[in-house]
Amino acid sequence: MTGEAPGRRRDAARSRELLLTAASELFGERGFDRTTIRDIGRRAGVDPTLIARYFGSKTLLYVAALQAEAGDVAFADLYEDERLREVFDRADRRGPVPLLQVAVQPLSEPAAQEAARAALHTRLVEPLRRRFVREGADRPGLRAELVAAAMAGVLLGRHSGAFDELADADPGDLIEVLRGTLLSED
Amino acid sequence: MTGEAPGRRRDAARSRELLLTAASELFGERGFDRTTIRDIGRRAGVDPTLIARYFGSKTLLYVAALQAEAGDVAFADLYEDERLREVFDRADRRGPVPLLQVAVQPLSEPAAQEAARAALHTRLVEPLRRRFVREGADRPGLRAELVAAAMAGVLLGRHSGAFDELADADPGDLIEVLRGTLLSED
DNA sequence: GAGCGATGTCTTCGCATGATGACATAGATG
DNA sequence: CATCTATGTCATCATGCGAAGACATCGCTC
Repeated sequence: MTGEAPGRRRDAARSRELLLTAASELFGERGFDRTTIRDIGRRAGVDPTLIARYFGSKTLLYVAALQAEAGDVAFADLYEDERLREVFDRADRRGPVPLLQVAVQPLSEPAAQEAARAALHTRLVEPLRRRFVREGADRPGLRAELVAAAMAGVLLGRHSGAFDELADADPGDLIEVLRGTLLSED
Repeated sequence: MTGEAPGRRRDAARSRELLLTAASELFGERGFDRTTIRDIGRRAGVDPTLIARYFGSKTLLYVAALQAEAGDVAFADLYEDERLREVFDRADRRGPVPLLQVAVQPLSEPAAQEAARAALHTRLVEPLRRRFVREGADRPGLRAELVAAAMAGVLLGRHSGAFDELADADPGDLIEVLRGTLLSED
């Protein structure tokens, strides 16, 4: 039996994991383009050239990070207060996830763009659409995309540095205001 | 009297204007980082080194573009249907404006970030806040920022390539759906 | 029309990036 | 203990970027 201590000096699986985590954080914070492989390596405490070995390229690492967070954040159905709360709590702890960035700006790499688009639909748009269909709402697909885009705006806005009150607001307050005001009445 | 024909071979004011317009378009489409001064020069049909001469740097050109669009898009008060319609029509014609990008992602340049933040508040957040104050709503500042962030998400989402139906939707339909559904009921 | 400043063009610099391959060494295998 | 592969380190490349400066030429002023 070989030693499997987590602190082993050489451990491919561990290095891979550290890179993936660091990449997910940085892609979320700064977006794809402004994150360099050297940044990722530094945060992970791992040599950045290992990205090429374990993932192939920066773009493929991005795709891997996208898939890794698949089971991570549960957007599911935002119309249940608890789910919504979960989303905000998670965003507070993790910062903006890479997934949301693509809702708001196209990526330079077509491969990354398509992977992100697919993930966004599976995890955000599609659940919402199903809900609207269940309710018999008009244009459920459009509604779902609209809500997803708006939520992306709010979640990303909390970390953009452009909104002071939004950034500091308590998630509970935020949900209350969300429910009440957002373009609902006229 | 000197000739002031618009097609003069040498005309600093005209070159400046062409650069500013091209920059505004590209910053809106791709964001600050992914727009190069060479791209701007190409689209403007003007040598990119003139950016340094007329604006000082790429960053200062960004700030100038931000201020140039100040009187341009009239976000004003989104709760009047006509205003909202204007916003969408404008976004259709011009693509995402630089102003909205900052609502959703911090810029790398602090100077640009601060200028964009100020413009966003003057033109979007502050008018909304005043409306909420007038209505006697709770936490008017937070509400204003929330609505601004959500609108930024929707407007940018139309051009992100991530949402098909949202991108193709008729502005009229969009407004109708916006009024009706967005997180209003539960 | 001569002179000169404003305007435009071209080249180059220094730097950061993503990627690649050569090399070093840990640590399992026998 | 000797071998060999998986793992990690390092140097380097080509590319694209923002910026700066040298040079050319237009067109106003006198």
